[in-house]
Amino acid sequence: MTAAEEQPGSAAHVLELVATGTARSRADLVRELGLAASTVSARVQELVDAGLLTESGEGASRGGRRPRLLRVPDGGTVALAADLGSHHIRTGAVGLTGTGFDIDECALDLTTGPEPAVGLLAGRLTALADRQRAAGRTVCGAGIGFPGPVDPVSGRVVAPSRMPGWHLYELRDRLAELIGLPVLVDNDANVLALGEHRAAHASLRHLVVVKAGRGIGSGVISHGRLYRGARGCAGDISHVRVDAAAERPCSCGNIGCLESVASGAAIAAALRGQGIEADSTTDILRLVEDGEPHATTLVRQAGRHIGGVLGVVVNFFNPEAVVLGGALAAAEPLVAAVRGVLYERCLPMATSELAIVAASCGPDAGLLGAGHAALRELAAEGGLPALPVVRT
Amino acid sequence: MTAAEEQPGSAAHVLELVATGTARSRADLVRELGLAASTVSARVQELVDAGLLTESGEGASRGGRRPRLLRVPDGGTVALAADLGSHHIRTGAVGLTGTGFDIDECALDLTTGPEPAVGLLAGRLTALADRQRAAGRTVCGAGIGFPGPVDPVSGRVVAPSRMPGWHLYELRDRLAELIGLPVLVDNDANVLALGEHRAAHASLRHLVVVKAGRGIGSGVISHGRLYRGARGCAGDISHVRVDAAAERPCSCGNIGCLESVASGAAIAAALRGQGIEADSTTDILRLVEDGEPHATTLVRQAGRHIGGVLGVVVNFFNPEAVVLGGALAAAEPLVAAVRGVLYERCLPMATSELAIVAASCGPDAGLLGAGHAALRELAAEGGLPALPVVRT
DNA sequence: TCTTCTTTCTTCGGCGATCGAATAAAGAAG
DNA sequence: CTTCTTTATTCGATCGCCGAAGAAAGAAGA
Repeated sequence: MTAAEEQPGSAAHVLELVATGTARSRADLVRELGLAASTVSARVQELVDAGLLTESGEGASRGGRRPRLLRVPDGGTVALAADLGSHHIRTGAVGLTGTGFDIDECALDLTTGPEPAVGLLAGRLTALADRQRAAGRTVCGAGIGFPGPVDPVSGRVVAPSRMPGWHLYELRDRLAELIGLPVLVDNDANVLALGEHRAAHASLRHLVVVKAGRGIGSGVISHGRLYRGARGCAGDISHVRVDAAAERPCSCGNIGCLESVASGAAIAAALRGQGIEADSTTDILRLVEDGEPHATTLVRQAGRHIGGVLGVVVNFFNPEAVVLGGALAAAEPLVAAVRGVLYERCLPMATSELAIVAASCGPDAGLLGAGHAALRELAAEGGLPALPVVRT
Repeated sequence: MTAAEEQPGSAAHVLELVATGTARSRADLVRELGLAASTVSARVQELVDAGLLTESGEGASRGGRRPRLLRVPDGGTVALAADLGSHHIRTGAVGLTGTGFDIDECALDLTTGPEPAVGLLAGRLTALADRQRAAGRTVCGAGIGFPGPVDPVSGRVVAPSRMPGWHLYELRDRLAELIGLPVLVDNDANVLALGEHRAAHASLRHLVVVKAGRGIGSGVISHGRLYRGARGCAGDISHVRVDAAAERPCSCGNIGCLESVASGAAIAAALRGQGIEADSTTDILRLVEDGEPHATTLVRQAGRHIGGVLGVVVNFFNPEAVVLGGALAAAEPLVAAVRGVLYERCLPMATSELAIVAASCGPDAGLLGAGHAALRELAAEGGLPALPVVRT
């Protein structure tokens, strides 16, 4: 059962079930949705007529008539997607089945201000859109994950740390103007959470997805939906005070933040302070894999600090799973340290059935999430009928 | 607009709007619910026929025909309610308008095990029910707030600390059997959150309600509904590790928990250690009001520790309000300390519109919440038609 | 081979919730 | 004394969904 919190039987819900493989025939849908067979048949017929669903042969009999298999045609609609990091961007197209096409990464320094970055991003997205259209696909919009706070209503960047010039930048509207498509912008941890939830944990209703990379963020799924909080900044664990960070100043202007001891940026800085060359999270990962002791220690300690904060979160929020994503989650010591601290500190009731796992989609998770979000929210404008906008 | 997350137009939703004064006439309901006037009229008629709603005269004209005012009759249905503390119980009846009747408190030591306590509770509730029936009211069930973890599905107590003999006790079913009415049991912080949300913050969707008394707990409202988490233990902030608690052992078996330095029990113990007589939270409050310096310092420090944990919660959950309830919330220094720490440590974005307030219903908040919850969940069985069970 | 049962899917009539237009009631404003 | 506004009801019409009946197609046993 998918945890999508839509009306059961909505077009989006049916597509979701078929796309994820949860349901392969009308009979499956009847079981999953709990609706009458007649209703499901009617709904499926609509979707087939609209070209959003196709029948593809028959499946194996289970003792009776063979089911007529349903498929989401991959050649149909896609959304462009971009996962922005502070020093690179990853772009690609995402289809209704959740598959990514034409995924590509390039260096891009967001810290030099919005205009040049957005220009380059728009260029890449436009080229990508052209290639997708040439392949016969319809492009319905673009979803962007941005490494800083975003107001999801206005699509503006709000007070990002370490990225001067971006405050209140109208990223969504500016980009939409440049590429001529509807655009959805959200925080990178939020799109990561959406992606992981859809791809690997669709049946879970309460989920915390941590993005540990150059910075630290988290996205929250509550009641099966992205939880944003009152002002849209829910999931921030980066600027929580940690004793180990003591008086250390943070980019946010406060002192003692988790980010100042446990982020990729902080680890790299600490390594450089010990005379070890390290700049990006990739460098850190390489050092850990090479068994460099300082790097391993720092990463493990970062995991402990993150675990300490997550301990509060797990007790308070009592999620079904904590998913560790972002570049640093590829480092085993970090994952192990988080696990250890959580099991040690949290209530048995909160951890007894808690899954603590690394993200399953690897580096593409955020990208796929951004595309997925765009497909859902923008499909209506782009030609899909009756895909309701999922609101939080 | 109420944040009740029901189907718009459900019987419960209509009652809620009228009971809270949000809507006073059919026309108001049309505006609030966004339904067609004909639909609202029909729904209201049903409720009037069922005796759940009455017409009471006409209101002032706003330039046209005068509205026919609607009222929730207080003489109608009530739920019994009990707010259990570890050393006392508070009982009363709660009407559909949210008013409490016949509220009373008496000493009762839960730590001596379930059977005697439940016997006494059942006796008081039965007497209460008789008095309510004598007053012409219908009693539809009882709602109980219990000071420990409760499995809301089975109505069983789960692993409460400091209360031997209660583990897996079938509190709901046992009590239902004794008083002959349907019973709802939930954690005390949860019912407190429900009560405060309904009485004072009905328009807010994301809310954290802290109960600081002999122990520390919190109830979470997310998307306008009580949030329980995966295993039903969401909102636990009591057993979060706090550095100031160092190696101090906690009743949960772990060390360094918030509870061991910031709970009423811990403060009282510390005072006794300084030769000051203090046993209950009432004693502590009295000492603080008398200006006893040690007590004031301890309470203020408890507030700081609670604030430290809430800082993580506020950044992560980004609620619209933090409500401080429980006996200790009546101590100004505690509220002030929490405020100070939150404003100092949290993201500006998370605190700029955050309300940090003491509970508005005082000592009755939990009781009213328990009654409210019971009315909603049990009304169907007790004669109210179509009051849907609100699930989390 | 010939039933009988299972599974899958469609057709069709009907129910219930809701809507919208028309109407009525009652007062405000000119 | 007419016209407009607000409030409330009545009455078809519509829409989504359900459930019964049946059709299609195969499995399994006699």
